[in-house]
Amino acid sequence: MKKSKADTVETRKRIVAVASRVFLAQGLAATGIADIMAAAGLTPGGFYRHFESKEQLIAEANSAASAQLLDVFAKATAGQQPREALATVVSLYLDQSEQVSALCSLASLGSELRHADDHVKDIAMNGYRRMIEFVSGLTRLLGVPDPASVADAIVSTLVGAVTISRLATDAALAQTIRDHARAVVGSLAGKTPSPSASPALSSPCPV
Amino acid sequence: MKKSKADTVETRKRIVAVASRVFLAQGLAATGIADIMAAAGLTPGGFYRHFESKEQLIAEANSAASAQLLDVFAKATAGQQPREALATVVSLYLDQSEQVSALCSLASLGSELRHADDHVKDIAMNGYRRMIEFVSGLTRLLGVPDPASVADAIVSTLVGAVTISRLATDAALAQTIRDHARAVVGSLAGKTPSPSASPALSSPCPV
DNA sequence: TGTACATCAGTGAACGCGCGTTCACTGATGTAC
DNA sequence: TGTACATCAGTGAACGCGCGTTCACTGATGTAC
Repeated sequence: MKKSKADTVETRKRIVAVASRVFLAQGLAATGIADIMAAAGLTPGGFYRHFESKEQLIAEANSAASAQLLDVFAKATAGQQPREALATVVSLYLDQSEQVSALCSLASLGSELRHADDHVKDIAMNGYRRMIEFVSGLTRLLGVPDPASVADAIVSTLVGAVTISRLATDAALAQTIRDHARAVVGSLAGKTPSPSASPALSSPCPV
Repeated sequence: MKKSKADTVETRKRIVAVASRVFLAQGLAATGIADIMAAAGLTPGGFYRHFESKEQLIAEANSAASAQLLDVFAKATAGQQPREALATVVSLYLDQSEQVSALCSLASLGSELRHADDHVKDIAMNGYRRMIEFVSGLTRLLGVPDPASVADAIVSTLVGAVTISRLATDAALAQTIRDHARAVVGSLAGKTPSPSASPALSSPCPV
């Protein structure tokens, strides 16, 4: 039952798409080749017609996920001013519905990727680099001093907050962690200059 | 070859100590019972004289790690003023030598813990709670407005920065990510009021 | 205090299971003539 | 255009291996008398 060349290309894409969703949702070790193939409507044996190993699929799945994440950011912020765009990105990422953060390898697979091979780590860090380019583009436009540091810190905060909040069995606590991340990231960007970030602006001038 | 009661207690503690080190260093799934028992100088079979399951050991190992982490923080900051104490905690955590961050379940096992059972997650979040109590104690003393939000954000930033920087195969990039986290966390605490956090303090008063 | 016995920490082999990977096979596709 | 053949995507069973767990056994400890 050989398939046409178009079908073959289509099948490969489907496997990668399914894998990037399932790997990020369930973890790398916990997800079997058979799971992914079944989710793609196939049997395990066919996997090796498309990929050399599970590790290769992990690499491609991560690559696809980060491309999708950046695509969501780009489309959602199209035409927005920097301040609004940053708020959009932060809200999308911290949204409890997980539709967007489910695409982020760093938050979904962070500690597992640490033990992956260098190629996979490089792919994950390439996704990080693109995220930083996007965010630092905004912090630069906002005129924040040291926009590179702030961009790195914003992404670290988002990744950390989502990673931690996912461990909370108490949904309210999870929401609080995300809300606090949103508030402080907003103040870092000099949003509505919040008291915690620039107290001098919200109190009488001390000079 | 039954051992004395004191020996039995000692052995159990040794297994937990070894497990908390090895689990956090290598990951939960990647670490076998036999690995841990061997590292403790024992054979696999004896494990079940002390624990009901691997899951139970994971729970105790995480509990022990967070207790150790908080102990390091408490001892290192003893007698320090809040500002200095916060800087100490941040530096210890972000220190590239990993001696301290190796004790943090959130950074070392974050994405894996997400798929652990609720009991293990609760233990991890209990460690988080203690970390937050420690840090928010400092932000409160520092007079930072909304100290609870800032404490949550600081810990999210630290956890995120360490998680991400560990994926970098380029050591310089890893250091940069940690440095940026340190700088921005410092500004959040109103340290030397940095331009990015409170621009009004470093420029002529606008009023 | 001494003796006989029960307990149980630790051993090391074995069991079961799941998972990554391989393989012989099928049959539709694509190609050579 | 039609025919014969090679290709190869996909199947489904099997293989190997590692890992969590079990188990019969050992022999030092602790206890009952």
